[in-house]
Amino acid sequence: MQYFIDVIIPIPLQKLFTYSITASESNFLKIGMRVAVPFGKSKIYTGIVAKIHNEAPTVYEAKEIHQILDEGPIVNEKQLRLWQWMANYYLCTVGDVMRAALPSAFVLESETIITKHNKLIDESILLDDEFLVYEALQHQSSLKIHDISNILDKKNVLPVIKRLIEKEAIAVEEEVYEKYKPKLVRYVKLNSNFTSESSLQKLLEDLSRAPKQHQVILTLFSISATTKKPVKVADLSKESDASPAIIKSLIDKGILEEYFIQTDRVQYSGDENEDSKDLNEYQNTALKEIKEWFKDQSVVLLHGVTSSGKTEVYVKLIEEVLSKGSQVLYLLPEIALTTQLITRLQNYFGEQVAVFHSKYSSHERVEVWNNVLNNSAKAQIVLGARSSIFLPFESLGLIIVDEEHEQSFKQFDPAPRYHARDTAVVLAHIHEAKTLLGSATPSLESFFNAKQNKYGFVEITKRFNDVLMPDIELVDIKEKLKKKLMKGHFSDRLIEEMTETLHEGHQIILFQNRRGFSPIVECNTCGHSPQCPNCDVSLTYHQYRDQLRCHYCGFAEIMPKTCSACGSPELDNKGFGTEQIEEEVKLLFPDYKVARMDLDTTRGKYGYEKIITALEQQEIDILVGTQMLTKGLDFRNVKLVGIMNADNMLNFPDFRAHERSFQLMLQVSGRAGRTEERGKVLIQTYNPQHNILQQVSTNNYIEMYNEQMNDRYNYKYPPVYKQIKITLKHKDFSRVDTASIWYAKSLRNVFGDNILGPESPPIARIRNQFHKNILVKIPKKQSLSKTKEAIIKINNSFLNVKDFRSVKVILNVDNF
DNA sequence: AGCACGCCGACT
DNA sequence: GTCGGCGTGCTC
Repeated sequence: MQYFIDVIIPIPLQKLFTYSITASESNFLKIGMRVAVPFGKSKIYTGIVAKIHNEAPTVYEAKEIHQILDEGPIVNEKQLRLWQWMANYYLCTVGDVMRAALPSAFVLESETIITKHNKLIDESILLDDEFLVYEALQHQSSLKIHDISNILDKKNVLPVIKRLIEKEAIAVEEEVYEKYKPKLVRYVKLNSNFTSESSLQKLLEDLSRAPKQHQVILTLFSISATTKKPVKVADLSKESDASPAIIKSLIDKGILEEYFIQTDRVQYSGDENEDSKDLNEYQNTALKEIKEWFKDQSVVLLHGVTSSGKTEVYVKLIEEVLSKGSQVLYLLPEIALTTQLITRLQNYFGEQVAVFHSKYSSHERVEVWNNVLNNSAKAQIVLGARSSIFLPFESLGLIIVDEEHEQSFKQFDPAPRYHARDTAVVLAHIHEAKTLLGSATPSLESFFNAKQNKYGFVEITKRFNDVLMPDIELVDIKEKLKKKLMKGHFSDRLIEEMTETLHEGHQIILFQNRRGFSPIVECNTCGHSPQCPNCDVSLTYHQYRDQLRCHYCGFAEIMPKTCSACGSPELDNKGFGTEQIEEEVKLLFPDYKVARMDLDTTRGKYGYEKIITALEQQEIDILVGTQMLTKGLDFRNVKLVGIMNADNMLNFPDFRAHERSFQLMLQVSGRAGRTEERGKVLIQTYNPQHNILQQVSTNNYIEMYNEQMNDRYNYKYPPVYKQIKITLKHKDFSRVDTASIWYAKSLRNVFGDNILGPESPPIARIRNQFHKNILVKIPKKQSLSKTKEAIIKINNSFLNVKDFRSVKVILNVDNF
């Protein structure tokens, strides 16, 4: 009997790969374990065992595996089912899903190691750079490809290596490294020879002439007596004030013994847990309704106005699920995963809360992964951003998706282009668990699902402590301009309110949906504005470094003194961004502290936290910022929120622009007046009659919903129709152009009028690649799986056309 | 996706 | 004359 395994490899290839294994390996291996397998001529990849069987492949001979990497599965069967679902639904390969799912430390790749051949060769046959490598190997036993690039100072070193192998000067081998190393902490204890009373007595006498060492031993006793725990070398050294050398000499003498204990990098160091808060009347009703719905619905949408205390309701539900012994996943947009919320949950659930997000190092992620895998007490509740849906849960009872409307739950760039909210619903289904979606401004699709009775629906309409919803006022800047009541970008109304708020000692948030100083620099003489050399966009001025920058590819150059087209020195700034608002505020209110929060000021690990803390501690009076401000932050003392310009978001060319603007403005408004006093929101706009602005000012979600849904019906947009976006990219415009016309035509043959495009997107070229978009609209009654099959078929025949092979195709399901 | 093999322009 | 550009094909 022969034994084989089918393996998932983290590369974008549709199929699994079959390798042969021995009988004993087949006994040991289980589905979900990692194996290192040879792939192609020289590479070694990490694969996940997906199937163990006895059917020998017929058309090729299976290679043997290289090595088994695990003692037991690191991925469970429920996860593999989810991976498969994602690959099917989001039109990508399981390999893509695997790449996204596993912490990178789990995915080992081989590295070529170069060593010298043991026989001597005639050095005169070597060329110059060959000799350099050979020479280097006389001093170092082994080199990596990277080292050789450095030695030769060029990137393509493979030909050199190849020639050296032919001349038998060197040998190469592939090596696999385990990237994850548990963190070890050094401990000491007294050597067991000295445990008896008499031997100890003698030891202390012997050491009486070495007072420092004597002191160390005494300290060791006192620490272990008080803590009754193993003693860390670091603690001992600190307490006894002894240098590491003194401790080392004690170890060398055999008086102390050192040992290592594996430790967690991610640790919770909190006090006793608090009891969860009692709910108010509205929260209680909501909780009851949610539970009622869960009896026969697996998904419930909770629509609770900003600061209605949704979190407390979640906490009660979590408590209940935990008491049944199930795990809980609490999903949040990355940006809302703040220390504030983490601390709050840890206060209730202490060590049981594990956090998982992108700022964690690969090692930290492995630790969270392992804790979840072992269903450890430390990971009963996982609080995380979208990628935490990939963790190896054994028995989920509840998934909470907070801020459900946030678009950052959708992954756009590397495949799988999944939506974490929708994937969470499927994951919950696999676990037979419940999903709770929460938001103050639900996405149209979730609200639509609730209306269609696919989801249960619960509402909280009152803010916590009965604080009133902020008073929202629209300011017509067109009129203010006419009457000359604008100072820069500030209307007289905004300045008035700001002055009053500051006098009362309250804080202000100003929202400007655009970073940089001014988006566009324009020449006053010829109208030319500097463009990015790699993308079809105008460059944005950033005063902070006096630079022009491209927000698409990261290109940057020093702000020119004169126009590059006509040489005129009159360069003007059009439009405005956060930087410019900050400048203007400083001039208008020189006595108050102003800070700015956007991508530029929150770079670095704690940049974000620093600003938040400063605001909380009232070191900042006025905070100017972008979208970042909207996320679940609880600022007690903010009373006024100013939206500098509502129009630029409303006029965004996207069918969801209105929905998004509504959500964004209500979320920002929600930052105002979260405690006793009623907050005030001023929205500056050229078009105060705009329906969305009216709906924002009256906080009328239903009206917004009905009106937007009307458009969605009329123009066949989601959630009424499903949508798949196909993007083609190539550096040569005419190539993408013909390719996209071909692609769209093939699609039209099958789907007729439900194909839109090909169209060039507003920014037709990014990083020197020209883009073309094709949209597939899918009516609800049309089978989704049949549609996808047809698309895959067309895609395959597309890839078989020689001229099109170099065109990159991106399939994006639910591209919103 | 990587990587090897294979065929045409700008440099020692 | 070579180095190195990227088109093409393959990976158990």
